[in-house]
Amino acid sequence: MHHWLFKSEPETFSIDALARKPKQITHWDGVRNYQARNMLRDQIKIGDQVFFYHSNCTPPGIVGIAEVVKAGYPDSTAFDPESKYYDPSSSRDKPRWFMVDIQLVKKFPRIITLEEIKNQPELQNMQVARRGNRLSITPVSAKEWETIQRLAKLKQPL
DNA sequence: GCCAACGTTGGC
DNA sequence: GCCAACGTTGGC
Repeated sequence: MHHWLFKSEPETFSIDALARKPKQITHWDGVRNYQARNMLRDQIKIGDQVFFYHSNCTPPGIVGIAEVVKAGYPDSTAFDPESKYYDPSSSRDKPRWFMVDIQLVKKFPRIITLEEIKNQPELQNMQVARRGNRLSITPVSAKEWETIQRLAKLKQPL
């Protein structure tokens, strides 16, 4: 079992929007970056755990946990000319883009902000904390996963 | 709103 | 295959 961090802009799709979905499940569609695509297609499996991260907002940070309930399959928004994620170079025969389905596990009682992550010595190497990181999907180590969960149980940021 | 970092595109 | 130009991401 592996751990991941998925970024989402809350104005586009927040953890509360996920909570309102039927069965609290959503397609993680619209990823149009090859590195992230490869993870969606090849590495992210059913049962993997995901930190839900709010980006491009104040403050950015991890707001909860979701679980992968369906492994990589072709992203159908790429086939839809009406979609803003439409990509004519992706076909059903040869799909270029992939998505997974995730289900909400829980929303944290408080946000673990990017600032708090950066201040935590054990989390110095988290990819999301690295300067210039733009990947919307990144792997999280088991140790990082546990550290974040421990922080989430504290009432106050450290 | 600014801008650094980074990915993609396309001319050559 | 190089690399300048351009577009996007996302923290601040």
